[in-house]
Amino acid sequence: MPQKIYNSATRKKETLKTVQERKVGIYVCGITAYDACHIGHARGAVFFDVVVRHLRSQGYEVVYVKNFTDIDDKIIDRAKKEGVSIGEISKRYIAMHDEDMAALNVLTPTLTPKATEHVPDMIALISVLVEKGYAYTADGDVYFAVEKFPLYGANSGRNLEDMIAGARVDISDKKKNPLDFALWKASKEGEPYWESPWGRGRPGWHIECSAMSRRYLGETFDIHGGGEDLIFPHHENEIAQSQAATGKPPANYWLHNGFVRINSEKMSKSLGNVFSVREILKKHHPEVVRLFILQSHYRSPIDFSESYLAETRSALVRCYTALRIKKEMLAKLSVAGSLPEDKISAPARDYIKQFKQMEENFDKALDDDFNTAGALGYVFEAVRMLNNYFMAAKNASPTDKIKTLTAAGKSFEHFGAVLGIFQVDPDDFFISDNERELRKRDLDREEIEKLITQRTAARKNKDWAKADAIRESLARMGVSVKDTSNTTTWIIE
RNA sequence: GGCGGCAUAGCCAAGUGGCUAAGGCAGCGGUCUGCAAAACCGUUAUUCUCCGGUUCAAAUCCGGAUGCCGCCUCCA
Repeated sequence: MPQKIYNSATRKKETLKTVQERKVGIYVCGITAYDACHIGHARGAVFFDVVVRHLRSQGYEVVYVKNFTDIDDKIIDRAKKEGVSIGEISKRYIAMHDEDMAALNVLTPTLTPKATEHVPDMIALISVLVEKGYAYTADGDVYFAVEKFPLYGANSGRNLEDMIAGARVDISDKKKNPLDFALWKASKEGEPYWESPWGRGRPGWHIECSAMSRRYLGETFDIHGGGEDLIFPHHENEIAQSQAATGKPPANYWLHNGFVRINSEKMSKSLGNVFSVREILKKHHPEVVRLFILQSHYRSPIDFSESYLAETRSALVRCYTALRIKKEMLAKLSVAGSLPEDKISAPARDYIKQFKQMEENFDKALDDDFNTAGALGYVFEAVRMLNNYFMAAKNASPTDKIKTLTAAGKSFEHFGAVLGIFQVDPDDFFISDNERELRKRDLDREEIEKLITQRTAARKNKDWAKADAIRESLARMGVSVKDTSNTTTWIIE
């Protein structure tokens, strides 16, 4: 099935036709390195990570470029405040970003260029725009003249007159049109600068993406992504610059992810409701965060809250519970030794077929504009099938079991590889989940395990009253116990 | 003021013209269990904010109303 993509520029779902056969060039606007990454950054990063993983799993060779903006007003401000160099600020937050992304199991993009390392490319691009008459200089600044580019606004569904009439644009006497934007800014005293044909200065924000995407992916590449707030003006400006310079649109498909909200409100510094990735990861398993993000369609806004993450944790626990049982069952079978050569039964064959079907459905959902929520529906159906098989397979032959469980395992490996979940051993998942939940509730592991031991002893003596009393006190601590034939496991609710 | 998006069960959330409206969380009944938990089976929206319209057929298309949200300023 061909890959469909909702193109923000046309506001339609389109079939992906790549510039080069079976290859995809994708550029995503990365962070400005002046503060820690928040859950909104995580959403974008996780989503595009899945886009890339899925395209690769479908046989595309993907070059994924995600930049760092390491020169910008906000970085300069922060550096001034702390009395350190801008390089120190950007280095710190880029390192932090890399750690957060690694923690979230986000694959490192193919290339992660930094703005400051591409200033000559930007100057060259600006020079072309000046030569062609699309840009003009004013006191050492260079501005892009939006009126010279007739398509301006087309990609974000706006027109110049309406926007000017809106009058929410700031009036600068240097600009000929209030919507003109800076390609190059003359540097003020004490600010970092680069030499340029227009004097000492530094690049504007938009030009860096035009320069870097062109350098690494060419004049026209396949997919350009970012948060939905970048549609205007950032991406509009990028298109104007690139297309004015080369005569070609920079990208064929524009992909934008929706926002993370807090209590149905936009998360923003001014509202003081920003949640950093590191704060969240102290309380939640990274895969819970990924699952939470991927449970909704990427273009819908998602509401972030602790209780939603708790619900997501329950869902992930359900998956890992099944995976753990599968692992145990399979381990026992391996110990049992040789695999008899008798044929697998019809019911087993049917299960295997159904797991395969879930994989196909899963891929199809992602082919349809990266519908991760739809895809997850099939993952959970597969979980139910697996659990169902555990019940049905009580009397199945070892061959049946091995073949079926291995087939199921392959399906889950596929789901996990594409979504970036199910990446840890089930036992390790529960260990780390327990640790995290214990810490959150300030509970003591030894205390719990002592009670479990006491209860096990009571149960051995068939002292049900005592066993139940202990279970009651554990329940009051939020600990739920589960007795199996010879062991007792526990989990924090 | 301009532009755009969304409204599906108690909560979260897919589905965008036609089989029984995915899935998760929560709940309920049954099986299992010493009792539980987990798991399985069953169940929880005759209906998709409301009102009109198009169509043999609409949650899905069109018009209108109401509500919520976003962009237009740095922002993922």
